[in-house]
Amino acid sequence: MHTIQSVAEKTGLTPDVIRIWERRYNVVAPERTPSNQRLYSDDDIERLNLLRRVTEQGRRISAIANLTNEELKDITDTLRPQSRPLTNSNLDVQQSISDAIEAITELDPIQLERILGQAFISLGSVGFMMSFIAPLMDQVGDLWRTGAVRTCQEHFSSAHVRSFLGRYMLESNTDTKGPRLIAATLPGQLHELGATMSAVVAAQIGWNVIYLGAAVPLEEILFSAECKDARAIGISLGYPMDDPKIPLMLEELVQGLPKKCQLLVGGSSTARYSGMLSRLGALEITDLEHLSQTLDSLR
Amino acid sequence: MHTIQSVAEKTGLTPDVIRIWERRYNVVAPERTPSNQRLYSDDDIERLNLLRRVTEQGRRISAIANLTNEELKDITDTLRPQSRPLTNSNLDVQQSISDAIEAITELDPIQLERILGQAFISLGSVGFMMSFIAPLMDQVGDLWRTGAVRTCQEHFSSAHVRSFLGRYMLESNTDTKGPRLIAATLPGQLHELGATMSAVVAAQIGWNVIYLGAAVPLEEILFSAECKDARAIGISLGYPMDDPKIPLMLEELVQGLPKKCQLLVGGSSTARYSGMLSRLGALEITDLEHLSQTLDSLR
DNA sequence: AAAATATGGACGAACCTTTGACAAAACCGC
DNA sequence: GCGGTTTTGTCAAAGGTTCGTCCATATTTT
Repeated sequence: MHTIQSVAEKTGLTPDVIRIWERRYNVVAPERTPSNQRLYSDDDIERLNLLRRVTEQGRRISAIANLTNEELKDITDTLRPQSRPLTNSNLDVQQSISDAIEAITELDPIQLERILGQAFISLGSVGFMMSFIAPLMDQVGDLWRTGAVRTCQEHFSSAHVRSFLGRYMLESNTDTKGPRLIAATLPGQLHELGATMSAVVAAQIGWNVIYLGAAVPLEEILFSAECKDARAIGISLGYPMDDPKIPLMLEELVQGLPKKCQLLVGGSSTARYSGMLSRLGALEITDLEHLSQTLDSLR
Repeated sequence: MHTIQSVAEKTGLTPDVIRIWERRYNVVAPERTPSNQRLYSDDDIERLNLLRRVTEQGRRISAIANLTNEELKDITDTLRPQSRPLTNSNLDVQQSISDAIEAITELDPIQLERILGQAFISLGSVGFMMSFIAPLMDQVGDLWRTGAVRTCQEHFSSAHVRSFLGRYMLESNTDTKGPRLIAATLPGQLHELGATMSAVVAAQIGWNVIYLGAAVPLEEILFSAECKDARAIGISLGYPMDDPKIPLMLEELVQGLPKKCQLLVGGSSTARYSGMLSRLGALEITDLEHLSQTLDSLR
């Protein structure tokens, strides 16, 4: 049994709203303590959560207050797939990025989580990664190189953002029948955020993503592509940018490529291999939108 | 048998609170000396610790005082979907681990996700990590060393499990007021799964975890501990086990430790530094259950 | 003697409840 | 599009409850 306060925290509603919904629409009927304080059951919490979700989708509380939990679930399910520019809310992206950087320098995981969650909701997954995560991590990287951000702060932000994205990678990677993409970074490349973002985008548009993480040996990338009959391999190139082995590795990758498997290369240091990539028949990915289009044309 | 003062230290409650909880809610019934002073058993301490955790999660003591220890444990496991008719029953852990290994060799993310999710639900978060993830990753590591599992399969499993756990790390790390733990691995140590599991456990029992990820330079670990006023630093030691720098790094860590900050070291290769750790005043963590107890006694 | 402990009482901060009012947003008839 | 109406979240006031803390006093341990 939960008090109204803890129910508020678990549902994201305010105690005021919970009470007024009960008073006006009888959405729940919590028990009472001998002294008349409300005590909510787990079922009540689930119902309130459902009601919040449906109201957030634009329905009025008065119109849905007397629906059963089952009917509410149906509504959330049917409206879910319609991807959302829904609240083109007035979120100030640059401000949010600054806030995130502050949370990072403060090493404050709770604050950072709050900011990421908010940005994700108002920008949608692709917009979130393109116009929030990518610039955020670029700025953190720059600040780190100039010494304004310490190594531990940079590590902290990567770890947190990676976990944040990982959640959506797993949740959206559910299509067994979609074409396969292998996502990884090359040996020596430890920053896997670019690869993670690609994986999320690909999974969201129906690809079956096999995510291998950072620093995967070439023959391992090629082996997985071959035995899983991958349609594409996505490689993210970041720092260090000047590794002399990169051209050799790219060449080796292309030579070992299974039939019908396309090599995609993206990331901040892709530009300097531009010529070589097109010569090899690999595709240079400029951003996540471009990735999304390219994948669509490959499937 | 323990006096009220030592129980207070072991539970983080004040003697006043312990007495008033007994007076008002009969939460424990300690024995008495002939002269009427309270004598607490280990069971009493465990119960008081559980009660503290649950009250810190926002429930009122009056609402939970008459629950059994089992019920309290269920509540503490915030991430476990309530009700556990499945517990221990129809899940063959060893079989599930084998299934997971098969999904890993098949590089099948969807199947792997399904198996992990199922095990998580039936085992609860701590049981899941202790009796499922830990042995699973041990077995994968062994198979990799003997060549039965390829590098790409090992990478794939780490990446997937890391994302899976990362989700719960973020979701349960919500307590701003809890004591702080810095979780990381040392330079040269790239396997961060142990650190991630520690972070999840600590967050679940009300600590405020700052997760820095793998391969964090010593001065960065110390800096974060200092500026966030951490109560403890958790270091996970795994492969490579024979790195000669490890003793030096541990020593340097202890010397730079802020006041009131305890160094905790866990992981598969901890045993060989056992003597040195106790000499330095660091604590050796044998498993996640032990970690949970140690953190309780440190707060 | 000094430090801990026991008991019961008292207090204040935080929290909860009900009622009513109000402004912004959404809706509707035109 | 535009006024009038309804819906809806928020706030305030006034009074009750919960719970940790503190105090006074007596007893025990060190």
